[in-house]
Amino acid sequence: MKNEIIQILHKELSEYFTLEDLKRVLETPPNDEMGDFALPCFSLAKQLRKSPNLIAQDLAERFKSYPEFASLQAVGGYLNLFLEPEWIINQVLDEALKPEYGKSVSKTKTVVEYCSPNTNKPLHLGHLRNMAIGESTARILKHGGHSVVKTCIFNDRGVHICKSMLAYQDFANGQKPSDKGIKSDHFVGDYYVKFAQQFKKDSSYEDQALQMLEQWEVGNQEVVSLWQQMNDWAFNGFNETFKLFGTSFDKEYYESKIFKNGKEIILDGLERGIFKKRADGAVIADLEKDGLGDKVLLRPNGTSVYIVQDIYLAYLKNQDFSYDKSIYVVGNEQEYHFSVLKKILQLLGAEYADGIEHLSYGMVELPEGKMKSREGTVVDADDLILNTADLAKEEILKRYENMDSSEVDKRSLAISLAAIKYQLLKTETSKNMIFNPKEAIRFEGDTGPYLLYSYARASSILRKANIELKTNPWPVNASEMRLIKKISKFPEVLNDSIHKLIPSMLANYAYELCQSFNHFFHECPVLKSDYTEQRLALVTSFRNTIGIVLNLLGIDKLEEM
RNA sequence: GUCCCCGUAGCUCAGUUGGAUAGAGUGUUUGUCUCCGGAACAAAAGGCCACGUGUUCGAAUCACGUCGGGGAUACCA
Repeated sequence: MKNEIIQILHKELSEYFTLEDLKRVLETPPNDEMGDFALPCFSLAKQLRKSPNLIAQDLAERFKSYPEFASLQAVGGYLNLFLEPEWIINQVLDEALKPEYGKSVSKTKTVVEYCSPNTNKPLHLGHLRNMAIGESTARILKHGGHSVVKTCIFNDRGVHICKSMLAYQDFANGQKPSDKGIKSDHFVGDYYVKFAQQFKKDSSYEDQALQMLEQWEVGNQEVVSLWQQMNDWAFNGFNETFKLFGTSFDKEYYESKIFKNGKEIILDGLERGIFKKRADGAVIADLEKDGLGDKVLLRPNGTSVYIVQDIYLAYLKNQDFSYDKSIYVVGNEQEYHFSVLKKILQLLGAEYADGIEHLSYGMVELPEGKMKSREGTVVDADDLILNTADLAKEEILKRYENMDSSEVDKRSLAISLAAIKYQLLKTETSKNMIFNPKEAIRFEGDTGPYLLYSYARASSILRKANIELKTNPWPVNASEMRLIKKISKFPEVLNDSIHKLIPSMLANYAYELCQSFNHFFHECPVLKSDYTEQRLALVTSFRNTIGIVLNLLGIDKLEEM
């Protein structure tokens, strides 16, 4: 709807504003008494040597004959536009009934990498925020017309894995996850904890892990098969969690398969004079003028450091998908790493380097501080989801004592995931957040379950109605108008969310949309009304819109809850 | 030491390229149910937008400084 208004304004105001200008300056006033849109006229004051309010008055004159506007007012230097309600209804309702509402077209090919766990311990709360953001970002971009490939790099080798392996070898007596009846990635993680305990008693234990890594690297049969075994367990466990959470990858990469690659890219860069050889033989990238300092790429002994693998992976992903954009969903503590990565690829002249973007999200902390695995304060992903589902179950049983247990399970899991995902998505993506488990399992107010509830309420009305919809305008009241306008904002919000790569914007919109709906629901009878057909159309538009938004957030809907 | 991010109501957070009277949820107090789902709606109370100085028609938003919190600064991955 905003676009249409901009087009109309531009017809008369092209001497002052380009379409781009209007897009930037046209705003939504803080409250309804000030109109539907407002054009600030301050910037024209100097140019026209008139007071902003006089300018606004003059501009208002030009639109008097336009049927789209009910009235125009000049207030405090703003030109306030009051749209004709009928026109608004016509603009919004039909559009919002379409399954593809808000969709746009784009030729962009985008790779989204996220999650990327180590295989030595199970997924935790931090991974959940990562996955919520990654999955949601992928879906949002898809709705924006991108063709999206979701990828994950598994850090399946290194000392950390050897630590779990070592402790397993020394303490497990050949036990398997099935023997102990625990989820296989948790089983692996338990030996990582065991390692830490042993390390406390015996500081040489770390050296033993390093020796094991050396054995792995030379292909010691016994070590490699132990590694294989433990990784299988880890991956099986991860896959269960991915399924439970509702995410999946189109392409998986494994560090163990690529960690030796990339050296030739560096040597080639050295030959081309892009990198330098230091006196001790190390190859370095001089990023001093970019404020990033010297970055070592190859050690004096010729072995490569971690970032070389990432350089190679960027190259490999481009080989595989020839992407326009490559988004890395990784915590903000790695901002330096990704600045360096992008810069080095640019220096190398890689045409795909400019498309690299670090979607940096904030750390998740607990009310008592950072999660620390050593202190056992890590919130496990599976536990959180299942415990929250148990609480949801209680809530359901309060309302429906005799519900079939498989239905209870289905609903309680959906509610749990909605609660967790929304909680993790609604905080501004780049900001650190405090996750209070007690608050995440709250089902009232600004929460995921509130969104589900609103959707289910709308569905409930529609189930009861056997009347055709009509989208022709009717005399709407304030709460209907508020809902219609809120629905109309979806394309703008989505667009913003795509361009700024901030999924939290959409999460916040979802809540506001549901607030407007619940207000409407309370104020306006639908089935017993003179405007039943029209109100049904409005409810359907809402349901369709929030349905799309929930899907973009990666939240599964419930028709009843 | 240097660099980056953050600081908004008791608590958790919106407020994005500077706009009108700074908004939600929660908690506290109170109201709404003969009516489509009360996991709802409405109201009261709660603010030196960390502090200071600037920039300008206009600052929570931009600049500089101070204080407080977090992170990065590995030839670890």
